[in-house]
Amino acid sequence: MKTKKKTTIKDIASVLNISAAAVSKALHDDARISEKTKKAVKQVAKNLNYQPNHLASALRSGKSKLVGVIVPRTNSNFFSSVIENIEEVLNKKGYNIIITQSNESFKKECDNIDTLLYTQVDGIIASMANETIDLEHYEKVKSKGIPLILFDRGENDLNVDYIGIDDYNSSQIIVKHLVDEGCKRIAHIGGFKHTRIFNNRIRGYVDALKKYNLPLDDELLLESSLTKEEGRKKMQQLLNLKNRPDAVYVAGDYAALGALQVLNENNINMPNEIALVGFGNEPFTEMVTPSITSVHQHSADIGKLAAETFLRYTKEKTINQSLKKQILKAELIIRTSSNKKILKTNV
Amino acid sequence: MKTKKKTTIKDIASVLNISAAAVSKALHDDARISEKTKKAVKQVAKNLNYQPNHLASALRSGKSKLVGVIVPRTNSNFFSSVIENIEEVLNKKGYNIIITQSNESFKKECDNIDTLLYTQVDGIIASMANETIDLEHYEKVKSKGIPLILFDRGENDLNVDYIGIDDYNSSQIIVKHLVDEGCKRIAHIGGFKHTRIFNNRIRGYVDALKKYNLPLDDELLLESSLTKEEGRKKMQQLLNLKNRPDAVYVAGDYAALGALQVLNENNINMPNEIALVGFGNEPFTEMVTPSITSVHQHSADIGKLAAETFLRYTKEKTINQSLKKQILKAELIIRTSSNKKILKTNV
DNA sequence: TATATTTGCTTTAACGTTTAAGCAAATATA
DNA sequence: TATATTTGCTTAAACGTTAAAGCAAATATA
Repeated sequence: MKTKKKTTIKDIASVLNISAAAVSKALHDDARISEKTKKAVKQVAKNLNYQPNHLASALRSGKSKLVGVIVPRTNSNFFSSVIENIEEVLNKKGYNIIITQSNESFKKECDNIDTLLYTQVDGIIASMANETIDLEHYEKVKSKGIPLILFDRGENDLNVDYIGIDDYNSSQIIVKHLVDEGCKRIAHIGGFKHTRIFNNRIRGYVDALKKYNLPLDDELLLESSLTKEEGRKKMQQLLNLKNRPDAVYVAGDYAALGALQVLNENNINMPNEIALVGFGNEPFTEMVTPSITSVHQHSADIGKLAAETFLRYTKEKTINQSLKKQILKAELIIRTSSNKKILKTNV
Repeated sequence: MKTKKKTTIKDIASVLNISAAAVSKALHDDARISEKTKKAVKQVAKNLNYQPNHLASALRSGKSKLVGVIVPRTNSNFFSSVIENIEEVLNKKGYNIIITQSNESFKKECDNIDTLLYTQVDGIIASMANETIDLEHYEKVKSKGIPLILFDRGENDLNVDYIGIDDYNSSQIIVKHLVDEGCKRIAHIGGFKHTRIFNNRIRGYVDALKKYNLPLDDELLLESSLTKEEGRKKMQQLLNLKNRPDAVYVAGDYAALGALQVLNENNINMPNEIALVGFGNEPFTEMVTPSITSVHQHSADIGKLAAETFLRYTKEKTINQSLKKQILKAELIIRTSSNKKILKTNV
């Protein structure tokens, strides 16, 4: 025998000969229901294996208790860690998350937003695709009064909350580290300038070079999509220069991995001949040979802050967002690829 | 001005002076609505920026168009790839997925199922946590008539669909490969026997040893949770033996990575002194030194098959599941850690 | 021309819950 | 003792959609 029919609030009500409304209130510990009734209701609910229908309550209350999460991809450690922490914080408050991937595609990102809106999510936490320049789909979210929280890849123009690390400063720290290691010609394989975070990293790099009176050579500053393949290409390009760099700062770990492969294939000693620094602190950075110096982005904290920021909006009557940035300080994890172990003055 | 009020089917109806039901049918291309009305409805829907309310339709139709996915963790390449492909197949059919992680915890897995049932998912696609032995929570899913599809970590007793690779055969292929490489004392760092897939890998290993007349030494067969740390410990344990193995087959890549680290730290030559084989073909297996031979589990195919299997049930009136296994052949990717490049007869 | 069928809608009810409003009984206040 | 307040419920409506049933007008069939 299959139990097809699911038990509803009405079934409980008819067992106890009270109204469905009373049952609903009892289950929600309403003050106007006697303790006796509450106990009875809960007991019957248990006996009948009652499972509240989320759809019905969501429809009625206008709150779906679902939060949409949009990431460029899940199989990066950074994003999966952010997601894990968003989930942890939100689950505790009775929210579930719907994860969608844009695969760095603008079109997919628009579709994702449509599906999330259609699913009636109570909020959206997103990190933008590389391709995204037009922001109309995000404006649509805002105009519906749904809280929108951006992390990592954000955009000031949207005037919503943003959680991320200080990219500009990270570049400064990296350049300082390379200068400390004695590097004089530091190249940068960056992301696309139109993405704010990559632009910030580029600006930080340029300004730091100026600060240390290092040459700002155009052929040492490259833009790319930061895939492993692009990392290989750009590294090869740098090796083809008459005047090679003695350090390469890559704005993403996967591209840094590609660069590392090319350097290894060309038997170029890291860090002595060329020092290498990545970005993101993906787990593989410490598995490869040599291990890659990289920037830890505090993914766990970013996830938690994003979730908590959303939760704050759930307590408000009307959503009125404005640009509120929560910037975390990134951490440079120094590994073999840039650690010359030369005698340094401990400043 | 904020557009607080969302447009509903009724708004469209009143604009066109027709009934809400007619609008609903027009939007669903019902045969009994004239082309003229359909066009008009769709036009007005567009003008008013109408977004269907998923909750309402789900409540009414009894179909949420949501599918729950439970994985032990998302930051493994295998699982994130499976998820990606489930999503791709299901999105095309108008389904969204809710991803939850059990973190290998039985308790969390039970909670996940409760939340998914509460969210009224139309189906659940799951891979079981390491800890899970009791299957009552899965039985609950079945008894509600919700299609349940298991992949990778499944359980025959549940009598539902299962998609996975042939673990027994994979072990056989691995042992054959190691024998071909000239190994005579092959150890196995396996998962826990109570998990069916790991038990199958162990059985495959044992039977293959018999087949090749190799000694079946108890101290060469270890059970573990297959984390990186456990891999380190078990490898150390094997190195402490008076009679060391000349090959180690590890049932998971992370544990294999731990083993590799210990071998490198002890300056043991791979593959000549000890050959190493992992399982899962995680991306890092080809990044580390030496690169690790591993088993590719066809994650993309598993994801697609799981999704398609679910979709088949959506076409049926009553859900009547039974044990239906879809077993894929795994593929051994031979890398440096086990490739001695000795002269071999090409059989 | 009379009847049957098809077309294109409308009306009504329902999905399971929550919420506002209401009301009698019990209790407190004056 | 009369009135006000509180307690513990009930009733009714609503959330936005869909599905069943129904019905008049248009078209087809005999």
